[in-house]
Amino acid sequence: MARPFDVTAVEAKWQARWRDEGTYNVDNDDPRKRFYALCMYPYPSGAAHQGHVRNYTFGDLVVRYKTMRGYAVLSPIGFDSFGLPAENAAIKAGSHPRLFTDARIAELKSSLERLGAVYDWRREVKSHDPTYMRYSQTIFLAFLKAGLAYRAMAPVNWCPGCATVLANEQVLHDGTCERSGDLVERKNLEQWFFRITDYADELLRDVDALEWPERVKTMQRNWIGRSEGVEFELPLASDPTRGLRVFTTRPDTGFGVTYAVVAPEHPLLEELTTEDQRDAVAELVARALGESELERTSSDGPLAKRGAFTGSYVTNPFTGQDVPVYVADYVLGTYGTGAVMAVPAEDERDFDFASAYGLPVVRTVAPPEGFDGGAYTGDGAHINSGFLDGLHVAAAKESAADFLVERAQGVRKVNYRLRDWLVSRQRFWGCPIPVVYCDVDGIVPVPADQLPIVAPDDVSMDQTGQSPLATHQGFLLTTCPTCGGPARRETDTMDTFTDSSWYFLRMADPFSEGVPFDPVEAAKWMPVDQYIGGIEHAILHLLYARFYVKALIDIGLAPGLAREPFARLFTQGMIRLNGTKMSKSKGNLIAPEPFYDSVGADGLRLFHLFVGPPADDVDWTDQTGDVIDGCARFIDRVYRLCEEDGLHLVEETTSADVATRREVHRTIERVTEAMERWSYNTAVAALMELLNTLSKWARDDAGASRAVYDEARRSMLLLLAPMAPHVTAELWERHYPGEESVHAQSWPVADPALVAHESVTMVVQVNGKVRARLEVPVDISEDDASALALADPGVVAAMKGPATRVVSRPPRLVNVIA
RNA sequence: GGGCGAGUGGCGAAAUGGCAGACGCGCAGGCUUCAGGUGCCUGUAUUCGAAAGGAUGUGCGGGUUCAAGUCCCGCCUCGCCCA
Repeated sequence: MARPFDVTAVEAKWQARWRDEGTYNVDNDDPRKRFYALCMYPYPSGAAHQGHVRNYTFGDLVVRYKTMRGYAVLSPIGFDSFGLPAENAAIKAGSHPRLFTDARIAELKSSLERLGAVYDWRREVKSHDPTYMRYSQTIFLAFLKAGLAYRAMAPVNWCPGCATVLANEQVLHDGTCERSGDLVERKNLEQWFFRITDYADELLRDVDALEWPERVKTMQRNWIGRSEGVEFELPLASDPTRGLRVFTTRPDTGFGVTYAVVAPEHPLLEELTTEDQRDAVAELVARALGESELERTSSDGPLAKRGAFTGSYVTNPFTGQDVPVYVADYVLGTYGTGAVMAVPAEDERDFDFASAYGLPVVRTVAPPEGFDGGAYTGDGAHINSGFLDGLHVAAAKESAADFLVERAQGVRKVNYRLRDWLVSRQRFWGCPIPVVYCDVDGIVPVPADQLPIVAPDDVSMDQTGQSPLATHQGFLLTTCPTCGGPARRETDTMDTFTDSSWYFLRMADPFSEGVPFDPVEAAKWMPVDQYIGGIEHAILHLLYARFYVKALIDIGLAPGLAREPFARLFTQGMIRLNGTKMSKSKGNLIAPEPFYDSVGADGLRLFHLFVGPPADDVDWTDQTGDVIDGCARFIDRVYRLCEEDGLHLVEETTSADVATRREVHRTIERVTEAMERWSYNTAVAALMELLNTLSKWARDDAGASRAVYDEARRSMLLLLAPMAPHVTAELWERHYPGEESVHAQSWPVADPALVAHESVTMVVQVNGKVRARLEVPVDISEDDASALALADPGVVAAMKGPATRVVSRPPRLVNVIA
């Protein structure tokens, strides 16, 4: 494409100026009203791809727009620079992950800078920076001191491919690792946990007030998974003084309990298993313990293979009857009490299990007429339920719960699906957990003056299935800070989600030393006013960050901070390539650099803004290149118009010029409104319409008023500035050299008098079909509109008789019913 | 299986219950040009019609309303999340 200006040179010029002048540096004491705009800091896997471009284009637009609206905008950036890909790449290349990571960060920085995205680079946070690590470890030790971090033996998800433990959240539906795709195994290991379940209730409650996409809020709620119910005892038939504790959310169905099920890990299982059932139970337990949690809770597969009778019985406290106890893999030892009552008539999985094992089904809720399914889980009147008969579910739950509290050692209880956060990783490229193990003093925190604990450089990154830290004598062997005796260092590192759980706090105050951040300084910006990122972080990152902030406040590290870190969240759509999800592993990422070189960053930015609603996915197809060219063409047309290329400008003003002024002010209004509601695609469209109008008007032989043209040019450049920052800065400087940069100008304000229409086209419908269009004054009355409509010959012709009704909605429409 | 979201021209899309398809891509034509490209301008849902004009049209089937892409009910397909 032949461009009317040297795009590459212009973009480089302005990028250098923004960088060298620190144009978007902002001080914590800036007197303007504050706005904290933040894009999720990227994982530096390499040069940027279109997903980054999209994310950071939206972020940069917000930063520039809010700045023009008069805010002091905090716009920091950083890199989530610990993690497996760097470690795996280093293993492959035989180098150190830091070398790989630093190189990737340099590439990504260059990509962001060439996009024209502006940041306060003094606030850059990198997870693997020793300064940041120091405070990550400070926070860990504060959690440890407060009892929020603890060590426990736990059945964990072990990925053989990654040679590490995974969080539940990192295991996919099919029981494979989200990273490597290997089948995840179950192992019992001693691990570090954060007590996020202490915050389950608050994390759930506070979701309500967030200005987040409703579906992200729903995902958070579902993940936390609160359920109210009763925990009570089923007395052992062999010894009624003892019992099997179970949790249920449906105490009302108690009369329908025809068996009970315990988890393979249940402590009473050994005792419950009778001699003749021992082999069958042992076989099931052995198999279940080797399966991942997701395999176990999956509803796939024949249920007949997934349970075994223990040989023992418990007594149903409602009916007094003895019912058999089974063991089944789908009951988890870690949820509730590890044992459940089974109600096949009102629970689908219980029904399937009962069918497979020939267990009786007793309905306790009357299904609606014609119901022919198995389990009925809906509402209805209770039957076969003694004192509960006739009650509907909600009332029956209350009565049944009261009964269990009085008669079966019952306790009303709230259970959560959310489990404590497993933070240990047996990997090298992460932040080391700062404790040592001493034979005398046990677990000893590393003293603050010895932080940060940084992994050594002289490690061999060969793939032994073990972290190199575990065999590095210089790292491993140390002395106990308490007794001075020999001690071993912890060799596990922290989950990288710990790094991303507080980086936004350090960015708000990267200047304080000795503390992760000064709460007074951080509070000047927090909470983040606009957080922008991908929907893929809807659960984990956001939940963990919310937990961190609440915990930091409670343990005294962040007094005065808002308890929620992200006031508003926007999740942008994904980029797909011909319908499939883009990912590095598929090798189908599209780099921005060729587009920077051809159409320029402004063209590519405009494409991402214009292609569709920001929240929607973008399918990158064969036609995409043409659309990007179209966006560059728009920029060129703007350029030519601003350069007065082929224009007929005159000094006098005519009515055509006034109409153009009105168009300019209406565009200001439309673009402003679109910016506020994240409708960037229509904001660009409005500017394209304005350009079309101006182009015809200013090139018409009749001549266009220079004064009106100048106002139009200024307005157009201001409105376009957050979208295409380079070309607008260049044109502004060329035509208004004495003035401050376009980006330092105030956002234009539409004159209401010019926005208002004097007359509009009124549509006249007959029986809902358009039969006439009339120009009418905007303030026409209902009666005048009706009269005008009924006087129109076209309308009369379309009416087959007298009007039976006239609906008058001036000034836009009259509908005549005839 | 449950929850949420989406389905509109050849394509990306737009539309406080009030003219469906703004804007762009593509395509067609005109002007400019030796020519190609660029640029500028015009047209472009389907269908009947030479035209004027008419009819139809927002996944499918019902409903509410003077009026439905938009609201309600049922269904189909796709996507995401949870099982």
